[in-house]
Amino acid sequence: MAEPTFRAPKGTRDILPPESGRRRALIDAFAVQAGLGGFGEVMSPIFEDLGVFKRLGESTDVVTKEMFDFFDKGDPPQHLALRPELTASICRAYAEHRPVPPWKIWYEGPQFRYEQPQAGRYRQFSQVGVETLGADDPQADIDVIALAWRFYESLGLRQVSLLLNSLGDPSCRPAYMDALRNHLESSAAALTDQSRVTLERNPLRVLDSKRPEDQPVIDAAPLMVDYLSDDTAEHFAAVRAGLDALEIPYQISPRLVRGLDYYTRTTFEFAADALATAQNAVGGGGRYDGLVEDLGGPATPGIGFALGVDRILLACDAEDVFPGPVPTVKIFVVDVTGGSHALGVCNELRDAGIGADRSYGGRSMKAQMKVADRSGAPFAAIIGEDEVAAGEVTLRDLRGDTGQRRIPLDSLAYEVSQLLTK
RNA sequence: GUGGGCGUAGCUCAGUUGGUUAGAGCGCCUGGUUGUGGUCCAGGAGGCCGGGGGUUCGAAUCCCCUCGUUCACCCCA
Repeated sequence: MAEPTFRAPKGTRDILPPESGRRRALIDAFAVQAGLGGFGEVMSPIFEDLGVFKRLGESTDVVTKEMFDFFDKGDPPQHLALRPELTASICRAYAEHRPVPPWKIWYEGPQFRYEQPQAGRYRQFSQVGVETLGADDPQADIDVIALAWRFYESLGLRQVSLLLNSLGDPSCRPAYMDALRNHLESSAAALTDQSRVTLERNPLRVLDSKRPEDQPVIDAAPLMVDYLSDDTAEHFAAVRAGLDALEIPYQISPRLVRGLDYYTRTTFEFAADALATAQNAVGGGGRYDGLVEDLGGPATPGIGFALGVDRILLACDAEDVFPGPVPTVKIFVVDVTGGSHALGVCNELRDAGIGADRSYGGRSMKAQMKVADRSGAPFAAIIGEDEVAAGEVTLRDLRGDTGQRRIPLDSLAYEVSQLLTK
């Protein structure tokens, strides 16, 4: 293969039609669900002061080694970073604008992490998500989880599992962390080297190890759910009761920890069971009751999730659901008189709101018909010398078996719109 | 960052124990007696076999390096 001079940077890719149309449709579908739930869209900058993301946690790989950061041209230069996720930006925006709580917002857009690309993992990837800031009520947790669930269902996905856990809060997590650390340290000899390193930085993350050698120690580890304070346990129970009431199935996953350090209490993840790859988490989220305060805002509880657009589409492929949108071109104008008649006809059709396309370069009728077929348009309008002389056009059905007929040129837009509403 | 697989036409892949002008299918283009696609038939365009170095009389085929890609660990959506 002749090497092109340039190619998309590692871990990024061009998303071309028709895949691009499918992604747009997916985001539209999410916007519908978010809107139904009373969430408004926030569009925040793609880069922020590096400090915004540093608040996500010193033991989070996403901030410590996966950030695309750079200095601007200011004096002194500002240290900026492409956003590796959006929750921090949203909390920064909340602290900056102080909207009236509860602030219910949704977002979508690209995010950036400097990682080794892999199945379902890219350096530039897209997420859709929601955040509810300023509501401590477990009802808010349920609403948020139910929204994600509805969204997956609306796409046609059936093989998605909800994993649920509570990570406790500052009143009870320290005691658990001590117990966990004790357990892991006393069994350190049985852990892999990598897990021993992780243990130094963040014992919780050891529970996430996929290395088989670690499993016996992990299986024997104490569970956060056994250490929850009364308040936290009550909150967790309320969330579960709400999900039960909505008949949303879930599995309690007591070893579910998440990669960002800010999570407290309710924590959840959505796994696409149809995906055979290691990256089968199509969404995740939870509570982050301390994050707004960390970013200089008022103490504000928060709950939200982020869903990976790329992985959701992979899951849709695996389940063979959510095909792309139907073609927007409804009628293809075949002009064998040279092409100038197609110009006016297409414009008139478009004025009437009917998607119309034509070919260029004065190709043969056969060639133009091939392009018409390929366009996916259900109809073709054929214009030759005869039609021009008679002020008519031949309207041909490309998908059904009703053949073709000559109609007055004036009535083309009307006729097509009638046929399309059938 | 660590480890494995793979890199031949736009796409999916063949290429025999290294041997003359590198193949198929799909896609694309042009035709099939002059106005008709989706089926069929016939032609055609399109590859310095990822890049560099080496071994050899001779390398897509063997060796080394490099780049890319892919999968897994890690991390996470």
